Formats: sequence, C-alpha cells, structure tokens
Amino acid sequence: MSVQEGARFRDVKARLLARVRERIYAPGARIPGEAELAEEFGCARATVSRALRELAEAGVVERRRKAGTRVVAEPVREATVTVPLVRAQIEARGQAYRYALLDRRIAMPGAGARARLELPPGRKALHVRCLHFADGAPWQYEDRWINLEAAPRARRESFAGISPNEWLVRELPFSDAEHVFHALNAGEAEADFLGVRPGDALFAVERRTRLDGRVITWVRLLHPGASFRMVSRGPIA
Amino acid sequence: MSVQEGARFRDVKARLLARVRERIYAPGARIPGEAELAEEFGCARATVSRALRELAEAGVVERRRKAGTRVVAEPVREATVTVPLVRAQIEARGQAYRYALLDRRIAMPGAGARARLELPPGRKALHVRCLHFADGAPWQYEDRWINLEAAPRARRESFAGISPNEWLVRELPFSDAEHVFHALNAGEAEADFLGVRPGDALFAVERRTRLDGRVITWVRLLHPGASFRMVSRGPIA
DNA sequence: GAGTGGTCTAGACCACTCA
DNA sequence: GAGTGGTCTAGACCACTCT
Repeated sequence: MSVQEGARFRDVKARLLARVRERIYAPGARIPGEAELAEEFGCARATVSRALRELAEAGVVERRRKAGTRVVAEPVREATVTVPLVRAQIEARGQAYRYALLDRRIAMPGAGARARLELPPGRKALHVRCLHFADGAPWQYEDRWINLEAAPRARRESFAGISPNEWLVRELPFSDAEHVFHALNAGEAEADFLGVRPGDALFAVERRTRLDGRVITWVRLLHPGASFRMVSRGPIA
Repeated sequence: MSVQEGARFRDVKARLLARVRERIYAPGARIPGEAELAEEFGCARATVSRALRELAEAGVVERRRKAGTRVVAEPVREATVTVPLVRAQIEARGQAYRYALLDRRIAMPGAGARARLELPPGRKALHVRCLHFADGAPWQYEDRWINLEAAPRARRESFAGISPNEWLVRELPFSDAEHVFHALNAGEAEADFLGVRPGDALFAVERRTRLDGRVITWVRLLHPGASFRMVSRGPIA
C-alpha cells in the first residue's frame, strides 16, 4: 500500500506519537512499559524500545529506569541546521566561488580570542582573515584564530590558495564543534569587506572546534543579513 | 576505570570514530562490513550496526546496501539548537517574565503570510502581535499568523493572559516545525517595541508549524541583536 | 545474482533508581 | 528490594542496489 514501508519500529513510533498528539497519553503522564506495549503491538520488546528511544531523542518522551516513560510536560523545540563548507554551499546554489586571503599573521590574541582558544597568557596564535565570494559578490567574511600547538601544520600553510576553513576540514575532519549564532551591526571595516553599508545587519556564526578536548580553532563568520538565511531540517517522525 | 562505562556499542563507535580521525579509514574510503567488524571486535553484528548507524546519523559515514559503508568525503557540519519557550528561557536565566498583547485581529494576510500559511486566496486568518519582557526589558517581539481552519479554537482565545506561543504549545504540542534564522535591521515600529534604535541589528527566528501536513501557524520572532545568542549543543561522540 | 545493510525476534543479564 | 529501561546475543529473513 504505502511506498516507504518495511520498518515495524517506525510504525510503532508513529502510533505512539499519534497517541501523544491526541492526548491519549497526556503531557506529563506515564505511558505503559515496554513489555506491555510489545504485547499490545504484537512485537518484540526491542522493537518498542527502539521506537521509544527515538521519541526520547526527539524530545517527545522522557525515560528513566524504574520510573518508566513519561510524555514530556513542557516540550522544547529543537532545530538542526546545517553549516556547510562555504564553497560547497555557494556551488550548490549554482554560483561561482572565489576565495581571497586578506591577512595572515602569527600574533598575540586579544583577551576574548585567547579565552575562546583556552590558551595560557603570553602565547601567540595564528590569525587569518579572508573573504568568500559568490558570483563575485562578497558572501562571507571569515576571521579565524588557530591554536598552533594543537594544529602545528598550520604554521607551514600560507592559505593563499585554500581557505583555512577548507584546509581544516581536510586536515582535521570530524572534530567536535560548538556553534553560536547572533546578529550584529556592520562596522566600517566589515561593511567595506562585505560590500554593505556600515550599520547594516550581519548574521554571525561563531564556531569553536575541539579535538581530544583541545581547542583547535575559533572562527567568526559574517554574512550580509539581507541575503543570508539559515534553514533547519526535519520533522519529528 | 572509566565512570560512564557499560555500553559496548559506544566503545565500538568511539573506536571506529578514532580510526576515521586517524585516517586509518580515509575520507571517501570504504570500511569493512558489519560482519567483519563484529568478528574483529568480538561482538554481535547488531552491536556494530548500532554504532555505525549512529555514526551515519552524525554525518561521519554513509551507508548503502550492497555498496557498503564509506567515510564521508566532504563532511558537513550540523548544529542542533534549542528554541525554547520564551517564558521558560527567561525564567531559566533567573529573570522575571512578563507578557503584553499588542494586537489581535482576524484579517486578510498579505501575499507573504498567505503563501507561508499555504492558504487559498481570499481566506482570512488570525493575526496576533505581542511582546515578551525579561526583567522589564523587551526581549522578544512576536508577530504571528494562525490558520483558523487548522486551529479553530484559537478564534475563542483572546490571548490577553497567555501568549499565542504558549497557548499553541499547550493546544497542539509535538507538531512539526521548520525554522529559518536570519538577521535584519530594525524598522521604526520594531525598534520602538524592542526599545532599540531604528537600524539596530535584530536576530529573527521564523517558524512554521505543521500538523498532519497542514500549516497551523507561522511566526516571526525578533530579538535585539546586541543581547541575543543562540547556542548549539553536543559533539559527535 | 549476490553482497551488503536494515530490521525483527526471543531470551537474557545488567544498571539504575524509586519506594 | 523490585521494577523499569538499556543493552547484548545469535540467528534469521528481507530489501536494496551494484555488477
């Protein structure tokens, strides 16, 4: 009948979610145990377990041993956004990508950058600033600090031909990242780089990357607010 | 030895991730099949399967039947952000929450709002605008359209005592949501509401909520850029 | 056609945490 | 102490998709 069938646990998950939405299982209320549900649905407990685990990951239910499974009382919305490689993002839009290095130097980070790099006082780091263009128009201004003790090979890289963004993805892929998103007004220099007027709204993505607990790099990516959108994906079920 | 032990699949997952990071499994390369890995690690295939499934969800590997499992060639970063209830967010910061309704009327939506609600032409909808305060200072301006055909009970709600945000979470929890984030400059009216100057950067969250395929509501939430941060959670493993 | 992942089952043991 | 979820196993069948 249906096109994308063939997963019993998906069916169980959907039916349980439907019960939550219809208030058959009220917010905050406890729902039957895995064994009971398995019997009701006529499947193995492991199947119910997987369905409930995914509902828990989606924030629909809360599970605790002995206490059982409850419908979440105050749902919290989550959105998963993709922060792609600039180049891939631009090329996916069918636009021509161009990269330009503005500045590369080993310098003493300011207090803010030093704290974010979790560097001891008096330690220098690599500071790189560059621009990414889409069809010739400035798309992203990148201001990055790299911890040379965590990524010593960066010392020998000029970043003339490859952006630090891309270099790091190749050099240290699958590292852990923390992101912060916010909005700010363009200063004189940023406006100049991005081809907007001072005071125009910018969308900022800040990312700190770790590997084995050490901070490798901290970067601030600025986009002109007028053209930039960040979109989340995916529903609950 | 370790504190949080007791999950064989986590161990397998961590070891596989380590191999990817150390380039033992190179980007784009194929890794051994589940059966082979299960034998190597001395566990059941289902255990390896779960580890690999989670790595696939984290974007580290790609899996296809018959083709096998490959390390992702061009990693894509993802960030999961929490978009909490305004009130909960403010109270979690230890600040006093206050809500004020600005305007509530049934009206003809403009072209943009109508399209986002996926409403046929000539259909009216409920338009609500309100403010959320933290310790007396404006924290969020909410501009919302509600599809009265999908949420008819909203017609009888005045929204004088409860924000539409909160009312909808109670009325139709666990609905599916799409989010868009961007930055813009405050106009005259928005600046006035939010207590900032016209032109100041604002952080915008737009959310469209669906249930059973129908759009229930579309909302634009504006925050003063100077004070607002949206933070992502969680590493890969 | 054949190889790989995707899922299900039945049973088992364990870990946590509530009463 | 006892009830619940969390995980593992061994075996099985199936669905997809590459060759």
